Amino acid sequence: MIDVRMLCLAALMGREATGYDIKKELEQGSRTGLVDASFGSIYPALARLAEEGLITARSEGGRGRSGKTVYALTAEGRAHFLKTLCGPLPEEKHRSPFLFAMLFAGELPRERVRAMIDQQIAAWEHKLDSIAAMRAEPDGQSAGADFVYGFGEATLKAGLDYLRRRRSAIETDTRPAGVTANDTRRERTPAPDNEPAAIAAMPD
Amino acid sequence: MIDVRMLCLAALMGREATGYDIKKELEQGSRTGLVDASFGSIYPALARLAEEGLITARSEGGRGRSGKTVYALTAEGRAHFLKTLCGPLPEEKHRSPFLFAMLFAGELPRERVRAMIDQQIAAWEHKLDSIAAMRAEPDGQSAGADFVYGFGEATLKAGLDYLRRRRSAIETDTRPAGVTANDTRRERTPAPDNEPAAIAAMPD
DNA sequence: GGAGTCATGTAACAAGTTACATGATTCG
DNA sequence: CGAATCATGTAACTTGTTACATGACTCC
Repeated sequence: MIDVRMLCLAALMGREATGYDIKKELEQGSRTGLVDASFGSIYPALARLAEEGLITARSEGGRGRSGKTVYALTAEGRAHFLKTLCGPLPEEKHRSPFLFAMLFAGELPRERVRAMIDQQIAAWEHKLDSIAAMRAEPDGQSAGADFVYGFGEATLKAGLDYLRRRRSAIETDTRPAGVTANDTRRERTPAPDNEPAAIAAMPD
Repeated sequence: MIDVRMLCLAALMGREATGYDIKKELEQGSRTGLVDASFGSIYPALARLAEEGLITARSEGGRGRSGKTVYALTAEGRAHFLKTLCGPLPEEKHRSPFLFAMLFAGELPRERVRAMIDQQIAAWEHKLDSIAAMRAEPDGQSAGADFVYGFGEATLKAGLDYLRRRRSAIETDTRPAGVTANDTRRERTPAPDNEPAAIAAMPD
C-alpha cells in the first residue's frame, strides 16, 4: 500500500487524467513530497488497473496520430480505493539521511555538521513555503488536504525550531589561525578532517 | 546512501559484530525506527564490504563447528563511511500511509477517520516512550544520539499535539438512525462505505 | 527432547528506477 | 527550425524482502 497502484487511483479520484498528468501532479500537485513515482511504474500500473476494471481507458487521438490515453475511475475502482484506505495501513517510515548522519555528529568535522544543519533548515523552510503555496492554490482544497497541510506545518515548525536552537547552541566558528573576530569565538582548532564535532555540550 | 552497506558500516563504528548482532541492533538499538534491514540484505552486504577491504571478517568457531563470523571496521572502512556522510546526502522521504489516507478523509466514514487518528496517536506515543527508554540505556549515549533523540521528541510532540487538537475538534459520534447505544461501536451501519467524513468544519 | 535463541546463507520474488526509444505538438 | 513540453512505453538494472534450508547450543 501506497504502491503505485494506489497512487494512480488516488490521482483519479475526482477527475480523469493521462499517465503524464498523474506524474506531473505528483511532482507539483498538492501531494508533492508525500509521494512519488516514475513513468516506468505509472504506465504499467495504469495498464493493469484498466485490465482489472478498476479504471477505464479512453483513447483520444487528438489529431491524426497523437495517441493519448485518458484514464478514469470506475465505481469498483473508487470502492476498492476507499476500502483499501480503511483497511490496515502499513507503518510509516521516515528515512532521513540527515538524522542518520547526525548520529555520527561527534565523529564529523564541526563545520560540516553546521553546514548540514543549515542545509536542513533551508530545505524545511522551503517545504513550509511550498505548503503555504499549496494552501493558496484552487485545487488541493479539501478537508483532508487541509488536515495534512496543518500537520506538515506543525511538525516542520517544531523541527525547524529545534534545529535553530541546537544550531545556535553549537560553539560558533572555530577560526584556525589567529584571526581577530569580534564574535563569540571560543578556540581556534587547526585540526583538519577528523576533528570531532561536539554537538552536545549544550546549555540546554 | 542509507543503503544496507552504510547501515552495516554504521553498526560497526565503535565495536565489532556479527551479521546477527547488526540485525538485532537495528531492531532494538538506538537507531530503531530510523533504519531497518533484513538478513537477506545484511549478509550479502557484509560479504561484499569484506571483499572490498572496508571491513575484516574473523571466523570464530566457538566450539567444534558453530561457525560465526565477526566483522570489524578497517581504517579505510571508517574513512569511507565518514567521507560518505560528509558528501551530498539524498533527500529525506517521509512515506506516511496515514497522511495519505487523511488526504481522503472527506470520502471516508467518520468513525474510521477517528479510529485512524487514535491509532496514529497511540503509535506516536509509543515512539516517544521508546525514545525515552533509549535515552536511559547505557549504549546509544553520544552527542549525535542525543541530538537525534531531541529532534524526534520535538517533532513527535508537535505532531501529537496537532492530532489531539484536531481529533477533539471533530464532531463526536454521528448516529445515523435512532440507535440507542451507549458504546462507540455500531456494526451494520445503514450507510455502508461512502459516507463522507467531514474532518474539516473545525472551530480552528 | 523440544522450545527458544544464536547464526548463516541462498533463491525466488517484488517493486520501483534509470535509461532508452519514439514521436507529435506548440511556441518563440 | 529548434527547444520545450506533451505523451507513451519497454528493458535492464538495483535494491531489498520473504521464505526456505540448515545447524549448533542452552535451558527446562
